[in-house]
Amino acid sequence: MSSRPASIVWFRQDLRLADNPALSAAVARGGPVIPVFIGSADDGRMELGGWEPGAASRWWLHQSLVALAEGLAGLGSELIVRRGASLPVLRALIGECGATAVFWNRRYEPVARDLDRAIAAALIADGVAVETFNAGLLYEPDEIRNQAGGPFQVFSAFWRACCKLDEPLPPTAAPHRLVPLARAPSSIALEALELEPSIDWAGGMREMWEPGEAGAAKQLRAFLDGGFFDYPVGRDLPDRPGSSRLSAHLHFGEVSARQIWHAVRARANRHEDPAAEKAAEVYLRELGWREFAHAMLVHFPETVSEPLRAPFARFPWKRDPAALRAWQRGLTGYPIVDAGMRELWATGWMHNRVRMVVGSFLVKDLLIDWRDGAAWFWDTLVDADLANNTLNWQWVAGCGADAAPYFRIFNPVLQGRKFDPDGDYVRRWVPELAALPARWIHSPWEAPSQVLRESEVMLGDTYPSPIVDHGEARKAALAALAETRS
DNA sequence: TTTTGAGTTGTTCGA
DNA sequence: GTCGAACAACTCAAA
Repeated sequence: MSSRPASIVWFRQDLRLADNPALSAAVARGGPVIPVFIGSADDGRMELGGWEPGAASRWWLHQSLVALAEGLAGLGSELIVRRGASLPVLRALIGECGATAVFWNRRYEPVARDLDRAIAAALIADGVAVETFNAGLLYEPDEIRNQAGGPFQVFSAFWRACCKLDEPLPPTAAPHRLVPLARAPSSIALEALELEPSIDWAGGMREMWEPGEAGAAKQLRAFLDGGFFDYPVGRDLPDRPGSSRLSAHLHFGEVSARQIWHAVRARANRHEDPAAEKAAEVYLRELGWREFAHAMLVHFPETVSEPLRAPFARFPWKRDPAALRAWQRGLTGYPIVDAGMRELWATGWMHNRVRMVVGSFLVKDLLIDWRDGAAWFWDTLVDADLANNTLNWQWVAGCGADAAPYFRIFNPVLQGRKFDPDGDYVRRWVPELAALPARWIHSPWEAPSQVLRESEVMLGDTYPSPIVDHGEARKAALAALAETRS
């Protein structure tokens, strides 16, 4: 048995063994390694300021922790699961194990950052070594500054600055073995964290996803070996598997942005094909948006609840619980919107193109506050991520980081026709419209009554009539904007 | 300091 | 159906 002191690795959003700097640092010390996951307290106390994972994310987290525990078992170790406020749990564990160091990978949510800083200070005051690492991002938010030394608020300039830096470090391999403690500290069962729903509504998710490091690696391979060359076009077509579908794996750190970055570069470099280079560039730019969202969250922490553009604080949002509910349930009468909302409900995920369409519809057509949309996504998305959710909802609401000088209002019919031209996406998620010909599927209210009859569609009965007129709603949104600016 | 160039993802209108 | 122009005209970043 090793005489070197034990080290604790505190897992949070880095649920992987490979390319995990906190884990590597603990292994490098040579002593026993104690991997721990701490679930939130069962007395309702919210350490993360109300941004604890939502229902869909909790389902994913449970599966991912199961996978992590299996992976650790394969290295001769055991995942210690505890519950409660993080600092007292860590202190207790340190006492039980005689650990002299705690390692973790950094988080970027404002409340989590404050918490981590306070915990680090307290442990250091206890005489425990603490070291934290960047495991989640290609670049630390503080690394990227404009010429004036401030944070970027425009994506393109931000990403140009990133691309001038050295490329991200190559990922490291998983350790071969972890030294266990002679007597393992006690652990509660994963089930005791009560992450899984009490009513089993997760069937659609089980079918669609394989949470965990192995599932993430599989998904990355499938993406790169599949239609990767077609990514610039295919990513916009919701009926096709043209996007990477790595968002939830990335959020929980089952794969790192660095690993993806290098895998994509290697894939593109294998070919002389300019299409491969183009696809890599377009996709890595999306990773760039993730970086940008995290940097914005760090530099503008109040944007989780307040608009980045101050005048929008007086935007005349409407309170309309019935309309909000129709949107949530996929009963707005606009097929592309309803398809997206139902895909979200069934699978915990929605295609990015459709996220923009449903977001624009909630905010611009229904004039409902973007924070209501963000809250719904937070609870229903398996990839719910505070940085991305905040940035994207503010973008779609027009109150965030978007350099366009005009107020974008998506037309749900045109978006449907353009990106789901055959209507197959709508047919999959809105089966009551399945028999409608492509010509009418995105605007059933325009279909001749005979077509509706033959398709067994009864508007207002088997499928709702549009809950708002888009043309009218557009005018109202522009009027509300004018009011805000005056 | 002032000026200039440029900015994820769009829509509508009229020919 | 398809095309190009007009829409509206704001901020940020860098020169």
